[in-house]
Amino acid sequence: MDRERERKLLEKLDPYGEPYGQSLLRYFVPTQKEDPADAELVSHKLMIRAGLIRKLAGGIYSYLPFMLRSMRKLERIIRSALNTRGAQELLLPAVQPYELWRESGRDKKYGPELLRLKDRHDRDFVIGPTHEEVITDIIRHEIHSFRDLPLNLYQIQTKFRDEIRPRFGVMRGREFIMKDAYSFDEDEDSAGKSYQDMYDAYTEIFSRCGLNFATVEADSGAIGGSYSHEFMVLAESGENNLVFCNHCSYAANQEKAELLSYKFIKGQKGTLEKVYTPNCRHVDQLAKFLKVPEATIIKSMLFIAEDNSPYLVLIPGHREINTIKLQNALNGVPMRLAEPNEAESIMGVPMGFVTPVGAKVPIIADNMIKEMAQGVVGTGEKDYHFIGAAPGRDFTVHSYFDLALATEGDPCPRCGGELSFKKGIEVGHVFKLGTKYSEALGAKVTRKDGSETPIIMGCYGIGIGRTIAASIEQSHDKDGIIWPVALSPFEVALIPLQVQNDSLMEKTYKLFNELIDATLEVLIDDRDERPGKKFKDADLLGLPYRVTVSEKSLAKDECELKERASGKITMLPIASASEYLKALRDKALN
RNA sequence: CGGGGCGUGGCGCAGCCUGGUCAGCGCGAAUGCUUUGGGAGCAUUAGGCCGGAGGUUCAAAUCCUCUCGCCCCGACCA
Repeated sequence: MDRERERKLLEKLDPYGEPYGQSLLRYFVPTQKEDPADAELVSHKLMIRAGLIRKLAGGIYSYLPFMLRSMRKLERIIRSALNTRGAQELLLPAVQPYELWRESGRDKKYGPELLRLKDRHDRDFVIGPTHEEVITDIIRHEIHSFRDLPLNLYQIQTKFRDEIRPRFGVMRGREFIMKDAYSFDEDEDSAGKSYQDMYDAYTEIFSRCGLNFATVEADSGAIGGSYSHEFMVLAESGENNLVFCNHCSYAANQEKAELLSYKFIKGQKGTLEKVYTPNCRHVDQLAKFLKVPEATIIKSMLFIAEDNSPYLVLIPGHREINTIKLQNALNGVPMRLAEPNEAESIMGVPMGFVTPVGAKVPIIADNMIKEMAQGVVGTGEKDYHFIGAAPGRDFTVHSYFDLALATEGDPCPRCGGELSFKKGIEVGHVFKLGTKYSEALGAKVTRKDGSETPIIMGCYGIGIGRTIAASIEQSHDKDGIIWPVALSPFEVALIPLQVQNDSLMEKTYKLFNELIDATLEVLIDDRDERPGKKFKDADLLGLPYRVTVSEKSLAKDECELKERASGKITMLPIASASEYLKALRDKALN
């Protein structure tokens, strides 16, 4: 195609300066027939194959034009949902002085995930993984009166987190683009409203994106704070386990899900008795050998806190420890499971025979242990276990907490109903931060009565690239991507089949112009390729509406519409095709 | 960081164990002719320091050592 014709196709721009139409002859979407070798997830494979992204280094990706169009659409949806709720966009520096992180105390907490660097004067900087410190620094300098609140500031920006193991392409990259918003309020009541505003905004955003998502209660993690919800796109390959109550509306991340009412394992107290248990290193072996339920076996696990102090953690044999709950129980101190050699040197016996009986390290136990009458515990001696052990009598538990990981069928903490599980991809997260950062950095306002109070903060994030990836993960088939209309880089794939037929091309370009005049976004495949290749590419790229113009259809003054999602085919009179498609598109966007 | 695997034209791979016509295959790219509603056929062509460094050997993609990068599983995490 000559440049002049190409320019002509690009003439009409949308209000954001993006062309309504593009020709595949020139458009930079490098598609691939074969799956990349280093991708595991379907969405990752498709994003490479459909020319959305290319990898530069581990967890670091380039966003190609097709991807960027989708990202821009998501960003516009986000901006409109936030702007109408009074949030204001700004842009903060990516490079931040390390000193700020020392001030907030997160220098240690964030650890090696923080990418540090030095400038030429040997001063320490980090590349921001998030921006609580920076935004709070601005606020402490500029906001002094309750009259300036509430305030909500947000940005859409590149972050860097030096993930231990980046994977799944853009889903868990090291460099990624995030929308992060921060709210500032005078009191709890107002902060609650700000939180609810953002919660509503997020619900609106992910609904408008056409995503099937769930909102769950979440742990607030390293960002800190008191209360939080996660927005999860439901997909089989999700990394998060989500629990849902079958009876009420309770929904939570598995790591957060509380267990309140247990089926306690009660019974008559027995007597402590040492028995020989050869070759029983694991709970299942031991249960089988002793002919007792796994639930009566008490797992003794040695955990090491950040300051290297050991804790012995007890949990029923049929349960898994929830390390998040454990950390929260110990005031958020990071805990890790001891290595086998550590366990042996601290407790004097190999893992598996560690005993709480007479233990010198503090013991923390799951609530389920509390009323256990005849438990099985280690003896501190290889190949021997105690049976008939009872907490309180045979060993001392310092404190009881809810420490077990919720499992399928557990009782709902709200209504007692049954919990079931689904997998999800976290695309958004809202936190009530409280005064954690405002106190650490000294951001406060004077109230009406003249008193000073730390500002109450909230923070709210959406992963831009991850949301796109999650959308693809949720919506695709064996042939390629199936874009929801709202996020699709273009809306219509216009395919003339016989490009050497001048009159057919003329009519196709005429239709092209009618479509873009009707504000439809069109990718025209006017390459001189065989139909099969064009159809395959169209399926891979996954635009919602495929319009084919051929000699056959043109004989009846028609074109063929195929909807990507349903596969539904409709013959449209070519004269009214744009009108029909516009109505279809507009309906899909509402 | 621990365990496993992989680096060979743009992409996907074979060759390595048993050193020596092993530098090859498919896709892709280019040119020509034919073809044209579901990834066409034929012919021709271009393109590779076999991840890097060192070593063993008459001889290394192949064996040894070190190193860099990537992927998977785990701990960790938005």
